[in-house]
Amino acid sequence: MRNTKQRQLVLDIVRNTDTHPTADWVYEQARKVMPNISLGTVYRLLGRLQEEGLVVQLEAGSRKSRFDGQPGPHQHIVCERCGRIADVPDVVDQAATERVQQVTGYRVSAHRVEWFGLCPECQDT
Amino acid sequence: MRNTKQRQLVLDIVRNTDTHPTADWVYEQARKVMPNISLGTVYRLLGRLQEEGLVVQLEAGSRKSRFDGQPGPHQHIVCERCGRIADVPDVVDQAATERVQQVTGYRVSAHRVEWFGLCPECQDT
DNA sequence: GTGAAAATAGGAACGAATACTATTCTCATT
DNA sequence: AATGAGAATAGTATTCGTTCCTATTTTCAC
Repeated sequence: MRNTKQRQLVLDIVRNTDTHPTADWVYEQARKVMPNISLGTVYRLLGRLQEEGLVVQLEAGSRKSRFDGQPGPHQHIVCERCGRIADVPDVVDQAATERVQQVTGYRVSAHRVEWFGLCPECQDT
Repeated sequence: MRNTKQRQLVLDIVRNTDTHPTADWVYEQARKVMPNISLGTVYRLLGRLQEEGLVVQLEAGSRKSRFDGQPGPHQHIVCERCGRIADVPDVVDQAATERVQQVTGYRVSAHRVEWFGLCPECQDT
């Protein structure tokens, strides 16, 4: 990977904020310094930086929503190879919730846990 | 809310599967029974059913990815009013991970916890 | 400096989801 | 059972985040 001005700039922007920015926010910031950087470049760089572990992409899953007709307090695990989703019991208890409220100052109303791994069938292949 | 044929059908489909389907999968299934049901109707009904608590929508968050330039093992909490994201320590430990592997048969490689609530500022207003 | 490979800018394309609107359907009331 | 008001739908257009494409520019090993 080559060390371009654009790459430096994007990495700089994303490292010097704690606002967990969106791609287009990064793009806006970048344009203040380099007015004709392209949005595609920002996306490509963010993806590349993520592969290198310098950046973490949140909500990176597929963009399609999925629906569960059996509501109730359970969580999910997604197979990283075939995409199969299974139900998982909730491992987050009241004590954990209170700890999070203490640390963040947020008033917690819900949580969601997603697990990732290989489903039994994909482990065999 | 009126009890339309389309509503019955969509609820039926989503309740009689455990595959956590996408909206367009539900749409395909629905068309087998009612060939000119519209995709917009499926989306609207799924949204409505979710509001009523009959269906849970996974990955419902905003469609925009967000990026974190300080990678490392931490999780996030999102303010439900203003969207502000803050970091949260990980409450999932090794024992929980092993429990999930036992129950599901998946080999777990990662997990993500998202918390939702009100940030300190939004609690005051 | 030179050249080949990699990266970029700009714009087109894609796809999931939503918005719009004329028409149809539901259901409380009679 | 008939009526009518308003809620829901079908079909289509549109939005918007993201990815793809390609001619041009830039980087860097030599």
